[in-house]
Amino acid sequence: MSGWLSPDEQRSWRAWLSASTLLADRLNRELHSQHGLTGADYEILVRLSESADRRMRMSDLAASTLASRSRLSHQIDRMVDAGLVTRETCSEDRRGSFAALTDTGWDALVQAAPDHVASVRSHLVDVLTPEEFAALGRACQKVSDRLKEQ
Amino acid sequence: MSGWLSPDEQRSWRAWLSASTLLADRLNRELHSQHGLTGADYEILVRLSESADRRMRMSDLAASTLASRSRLSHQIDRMVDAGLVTRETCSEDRRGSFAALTDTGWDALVQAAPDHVASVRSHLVDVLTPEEFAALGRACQKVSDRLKEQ
DNA sequence: GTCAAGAAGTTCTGTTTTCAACCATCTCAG
DNA sequence: CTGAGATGGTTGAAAACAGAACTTCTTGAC
Repeated sequence: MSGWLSPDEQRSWRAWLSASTLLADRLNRELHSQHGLTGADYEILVRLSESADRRMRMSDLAASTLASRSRLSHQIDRMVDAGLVTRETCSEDRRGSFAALTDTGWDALVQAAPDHVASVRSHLVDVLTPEEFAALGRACQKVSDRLKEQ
Repeated sequence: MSGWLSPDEQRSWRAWLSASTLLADRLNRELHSQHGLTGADYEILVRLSESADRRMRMSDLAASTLASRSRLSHQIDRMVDAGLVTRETCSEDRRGSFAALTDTGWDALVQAAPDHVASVRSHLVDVLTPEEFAALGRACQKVSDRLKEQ
């Protein structure tokens, strides 16, 4: 609880900062150069592909991808233009709308996923021992849970 | 080396994604609401404050903050407008220039640092045991080193 | 019923980021 | 020397983002 960070803590903190930005950057770059998709595109395709009927309400999608409503709305605009998703109106709640995966979007995901997973492996998973990676996962889970609940 | 992620790996990977975006987001938000600084502003102030003469060459600063040259240049424009830094010409290499901390910039950092460190503690360091945090740091260091060398 | 309060999405405005083009300077082979 | 190529940095236009304002619809109290 002391006011400053110790040298060790400082190192750990900076390593975290560096790893998180470099990794995100590298993965997005590879995804984009190999498949023309941004990280945000990809994440949305994944969520939709895992949903019933391959579609989700905008606000659920925003919550699950940690994006603001505004950002998601623009994002979906672009993906509609690219043919990856469509908007569907919601009959139960006429304010609402769905984003739904198109066949093109599904195909794009199927194309990209193996390469993306390989990237994640080569830059993260395989750099660590299984124990290290599991411990990293548990620590991140704690941090993430804490941030969500507050 | 198998092509897919196991359920456990998947969980760890998503925990990482979630923790890294939520944490960055939260820290930037607190920094901005408490002190009117963006995360990028803050990081630059820190680097400059730690440098000899409280100034750095643009390209060194870009490398150390993991930003593109272009982004840094725009960023420094804004910080010059805000009075936090100034540009200084470089006499050894007349193509080059320095970004140098102003007194205002120094003061802004001194004001912000304790709160920022407290945020880092409360959302990351104190959420984990010292061992967990140290392990996290070591793992991140490995990942980051690997990404830098390739 | 009706109206206030709130929720779902979109849109608007201003800011930040990216990418490519650009200028100036330096380096060094010939 | 000289000029080709590399390096340091800036610029401008287009894309992406955040936050607030706005529209439409739903809900619940009365």
